Amino acid sequence: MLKKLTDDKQRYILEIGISEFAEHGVDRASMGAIARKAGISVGVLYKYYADKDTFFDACLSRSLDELNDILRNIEAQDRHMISGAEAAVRAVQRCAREHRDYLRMYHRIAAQSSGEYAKKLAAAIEGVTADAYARRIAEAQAAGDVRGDMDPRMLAFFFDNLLMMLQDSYSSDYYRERFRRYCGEEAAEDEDFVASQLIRFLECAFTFESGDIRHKNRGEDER
Amino acid sequence: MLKKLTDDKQRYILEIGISEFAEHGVDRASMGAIARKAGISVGVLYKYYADKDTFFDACLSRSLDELNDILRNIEAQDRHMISGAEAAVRAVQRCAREHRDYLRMYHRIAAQSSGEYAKKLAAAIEGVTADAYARRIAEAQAAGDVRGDMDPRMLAFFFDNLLMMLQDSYSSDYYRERFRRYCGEEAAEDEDFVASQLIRFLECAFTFESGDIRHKNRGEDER
Amino acid sequence: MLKKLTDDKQRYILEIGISEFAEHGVDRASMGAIARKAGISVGVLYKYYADKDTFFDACLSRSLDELNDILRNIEAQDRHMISGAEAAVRAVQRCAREHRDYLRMYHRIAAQSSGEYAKKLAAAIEGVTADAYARRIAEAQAAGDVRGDMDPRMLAFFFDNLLMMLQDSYSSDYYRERFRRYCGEEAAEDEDFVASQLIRFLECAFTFESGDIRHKNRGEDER
Amino acid sequence: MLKKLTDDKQRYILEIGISEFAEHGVDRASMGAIARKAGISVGVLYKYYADKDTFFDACLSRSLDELNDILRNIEAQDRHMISGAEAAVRAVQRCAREHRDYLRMYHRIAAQSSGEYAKKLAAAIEGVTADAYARRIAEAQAAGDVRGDMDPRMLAFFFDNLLMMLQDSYSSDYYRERFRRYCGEEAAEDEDFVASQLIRFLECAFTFESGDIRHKNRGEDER
DNA sequence: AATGAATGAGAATTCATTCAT
DNA sequence: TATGAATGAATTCTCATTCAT
Repeated sequence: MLKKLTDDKQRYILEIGISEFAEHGVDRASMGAIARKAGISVGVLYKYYADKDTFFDACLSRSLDELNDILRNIEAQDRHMISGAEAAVRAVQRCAREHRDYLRMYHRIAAQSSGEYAKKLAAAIEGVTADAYARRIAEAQAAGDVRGDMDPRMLAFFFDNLLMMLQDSYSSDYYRERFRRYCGEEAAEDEDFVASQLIRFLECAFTFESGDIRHKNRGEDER
Repeated sequence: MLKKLTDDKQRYILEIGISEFAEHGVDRASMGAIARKAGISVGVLYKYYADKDTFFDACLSRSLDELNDILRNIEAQDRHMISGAEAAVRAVQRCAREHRDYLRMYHRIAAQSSGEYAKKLAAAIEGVTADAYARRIAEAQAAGDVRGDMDPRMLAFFFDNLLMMLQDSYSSDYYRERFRRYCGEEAAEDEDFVASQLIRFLECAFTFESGDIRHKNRGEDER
Repeated sequence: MLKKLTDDKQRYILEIGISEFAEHGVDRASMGAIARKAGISVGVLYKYYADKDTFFDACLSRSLDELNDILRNIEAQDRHMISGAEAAVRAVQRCAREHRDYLRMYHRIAAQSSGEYAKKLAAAIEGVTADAYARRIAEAQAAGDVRGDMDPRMLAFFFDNLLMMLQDSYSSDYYRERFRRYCGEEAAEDEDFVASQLIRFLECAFTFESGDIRHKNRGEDER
Repeated sequence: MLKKLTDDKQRYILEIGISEFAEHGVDRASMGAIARKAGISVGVLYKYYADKDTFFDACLSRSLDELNDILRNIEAQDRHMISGAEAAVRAVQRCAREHRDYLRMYHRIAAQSSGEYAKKLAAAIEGVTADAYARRIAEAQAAGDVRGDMDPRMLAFFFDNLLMMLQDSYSSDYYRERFRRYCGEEAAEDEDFVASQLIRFLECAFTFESGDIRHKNRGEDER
């Protein structure tokens, strides 16, 4: 019972931590402020976590765990490449709605970290996804669902890049504003529209080969 | 002449500031260190700039000016859409090589800033580009060079998103590592390869329409 | 029986306290660590002792009681002055071997305490010994065993000073190192050697009178 | 001029530091309190000294420098062993009067330090003295001024031990009280008396050999 | 105008002590 | 009665900013 309470409290403290780190970045977030907002004393924070870094790592872990749970659901759905992509886009949108802080925090940290720490972090966060994407794309290429004239890893990279930017465009203040300026306020708010546009972009990028362009041009010339 | 001297000094101070902010982030960069590295006293720094934030803004402005100069050169080349895109990709790669600090700083700041400041910043930075891209794409659509079934602004957005991520993948420690994990170390180092892959991705995404997919599939079926 | 159990526990807690205070000094020793090492909760510590200082006093008292037990054994042996001194030197050496923590603690505290507290402490610790020594020396003077040209209390003082320093030289890290630098490592390790040298030093200091020096010099001149 | 000011201020700050460390010990002395008492801000303290330890080391160094200056004067006087000892005793008394804080600090630190640090400290502080004493005593032994039946280093050790205790008896609160309890309040206040008594003690301890005791006893028997 | 020493608010972290369970 | 989680005052240290020289 005590354990349960502590678990809930821990979860809550992490929640507050994530929100503070997401809001102010690691450096400007203050342990004192986090404790205050969580309704506890600093002492408790330091009883659970050795220092600010450790606490931050815990927040990051929680963040990533939650994100992974969400992503695992998409991965599981072993559908056609394009419909899989659509599911991913929708997942990003939902995630941005429901877990904005996780994404903001993730983005902040990715931008902030440097040196060896950045490498470690990237390994921890991106390690699995990259391979999974590439493998899936290679299978789709073999099945003829996806263009065969590109490196599957590069395809995976560009695909994930577009998802990342969508994520940031929903979660980070700066990228959200940029999003609006590019697409217009109403368009940016219209998740269905954005999703369908991105899918259109992706499906052509994934389906056609560069060689097809000649055929198309020739065909058009013949018109 | 005195003015000139001061101008040079200002430029130099900003250069140092940019490099420090890029290296350590706004919070961890220290005014004292910047002054020392610039060979001036903190007093001078505070004579020119009211406070750290003001100085940072100045550094950012300088950074953006430089970037804009570079980008203007690409814009100017009013070529075909795809070859324009190729030039842009190449420009990003060159820029990452020659002005890594500007890009790192830009990225850091974009990720870090929040609230009204983020909006102001995005307005200042992305304001022009977004419209220019969209206009150009609309023209290309009218000319039949670019698919007509997508919102030109969304196309511009996705296009710039891919460029941004490429930029970060070259300049930020975290994204560089992610880049390598996705594409492999050798591929990531091979600028020509990366550029050609991205162009392939883009040209199909820009050229074909979603409706073409049916034709393609039917055509393949008939084969 | 319950009382007995508690007594044992108290004794054990004090033992731990003494060892921690001796090891880290009053300030750096932590109540939490003491409780943990004693296998009890801090609550119990604070049930028995009002605060850290009170607990420390209790540790000190126990320490002194133990030391007094040891010293009483020597006192009891009412032998000749010099052989009594030898017994004392040997007792110090044995005590340093077997009860290093008591001595370290005693030394630390003596050096650390200040003001009224220091006075109270000195009264508690040295009160009896000083008088006992002086009385004994006065008796020995009356019996002609000890030089008569010095104040018995000063003699007692110098004698105890030498014992104190020997104690510290065996128990305190600093004084141990000083000991080695003065005497050499092997000499410092050789308890028999040290004891015999100190006894030689003491027996002359206690036996001869300053007036004897003239005689000695005259005698030597005549040689 | 600015430099001069700073030197004076530095000296003053160290003086305050020494007094605080002497009063409260390293751990309980607070950098904030030291700054306040010195009439400066903590920032200044940390501009001059990297951290508390560094500042403490500086205080200790100053302390030792001053003490060494005083001791050097005695050393220089290349007189007879006993008169040299008398000078040393007098120097200790004067030093205790004029530089009580230095001695208190020295004593505190010696008692407090432990492990490798204690060794380093002992090396720094006692290193020279020990050898110098021993050498001088060996010379005096060769000249026949000092008993030949003892190890010169042990003689030096016991001699310095007596000086140390005298020092502490004048400077440390605890040892001062102990001093009074042993010798009586008036005697303890009477520097001349104490000095003469200690010299009497020392001159016999240094002059006679243990073998002389038999002669003395035989001579007394014959009386 | 330039300097850089000084200021002091603010952040991380520790630990004696309390008190609800 | 025992527990040990929670408290929060105190401490070290940093650095943006000011201002006397």
